[in-house]
Amino acid sequence: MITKNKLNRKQQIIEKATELFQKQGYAATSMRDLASFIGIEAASLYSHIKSKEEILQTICFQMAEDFFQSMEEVALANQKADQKLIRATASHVSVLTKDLAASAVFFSEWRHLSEPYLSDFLVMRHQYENKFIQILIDGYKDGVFKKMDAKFTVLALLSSINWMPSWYKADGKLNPQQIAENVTDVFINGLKVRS
Amino acid sequence: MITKNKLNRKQQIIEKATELFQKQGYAATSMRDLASFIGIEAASLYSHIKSKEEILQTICFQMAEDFFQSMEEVALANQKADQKLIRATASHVSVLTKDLAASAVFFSEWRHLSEPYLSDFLVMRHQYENKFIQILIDGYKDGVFKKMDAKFTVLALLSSINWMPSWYKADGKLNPQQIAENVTDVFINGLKVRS
DNA sequence: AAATTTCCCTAACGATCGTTTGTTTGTTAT
DNA sequence: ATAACAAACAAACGATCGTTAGGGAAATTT
Repeated sequence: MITKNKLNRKQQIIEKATELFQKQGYAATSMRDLASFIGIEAASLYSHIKSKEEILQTICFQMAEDFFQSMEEVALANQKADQKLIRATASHVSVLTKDLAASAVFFSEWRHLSEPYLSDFLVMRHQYENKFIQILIDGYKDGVFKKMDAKFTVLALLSSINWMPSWYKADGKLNPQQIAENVTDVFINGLKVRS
Repeated sequence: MITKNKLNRKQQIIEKATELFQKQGYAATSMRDLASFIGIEAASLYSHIKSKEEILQTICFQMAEDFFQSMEEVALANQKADQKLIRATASHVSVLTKDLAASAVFFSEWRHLSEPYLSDFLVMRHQYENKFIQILIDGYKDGVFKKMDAKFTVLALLSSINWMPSWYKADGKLNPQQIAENVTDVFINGLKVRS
């Protein structure tokens, strides 16, 4: 099928670009780099994509969509705050580890988006963070969590997880689910032995 | 004095470059960008610096030196592991907040270093992380900390702090010292109320 | 078999990249 | 005053950037 091949090629371009964007950064990756990595000429890329930035937009907004979708299921659940935080974090890690390269690009290269995509992106990220913040605030109101700066704590939590794509190896000791469990356990219960 | 003016100009170039590298990224910042930001021509930069990358090297290795120096004092102290972790984190945050822009460049742009600087950089970072890891291992041996994956936990801790330059505002509610206290408190004691 | 379409090519566009060359300007030291 | 020097400049180097134009081969549709 014609259409299918074209879609496959476009998909391949995006996947290979994701790999290079992660390794070298968006700005430091040229269209000729990308083309030769795929095995074609740079000009040929433009039979499938409109521009270099379109690739970045596709990567970033696909990831954003995945993150939002995973959060929706969690928000609906009727649980205590600590359980909600565990589930939200697990969902987050699950999306993140499904495509580590795309996640790395998502977290590090979004600033190269041009307007209005940049503003859209920042609004979405802010909304997403707010869902986590709300879980912590609810947890404090219900007496589950200590008093704290919820926004600050969420940024710390998400930061510690979002850095993962830069060091996580799929063949390591911990699988994604265990990573999520470890992180949330540290944040909820702390490192200290309870006496 | 001639020499002093030259040093000042060089220092100014590095500071302005730090600002632009943080805002736009190293690869996306041109020497003409930098020159016009300072108010001179691009060619004039080369009276003071050898190359674009020399600027990045200066930023990265100056920060690395600062981090190492701050850790040395902590490592010598004779304290329990949890106190050591608090002090190490506080030192880390202190160095980090002394120049947020340089820290941001240090954490995000080091991959654009060429060899052998890149390898040197990675070795130093690894050594620095190991000092934190050792604190956690000692803490477990002494019964202060729970059993855990020390490397993983350190990466989570440092990640949550190192992300700070990208969102911290000097006029916020929390000063650097309070940030360090909050982070270490979460990591050591957790968010949950102790019953 | 003919017509159409898809996909990649070569060639090239203007813009911009980091950097070098050679020179001028203004200051400092003799 | 004059020699020496640092710091800036204009101009340009070759390389590379993202992208476009136009054509050819192969596959698909008519």
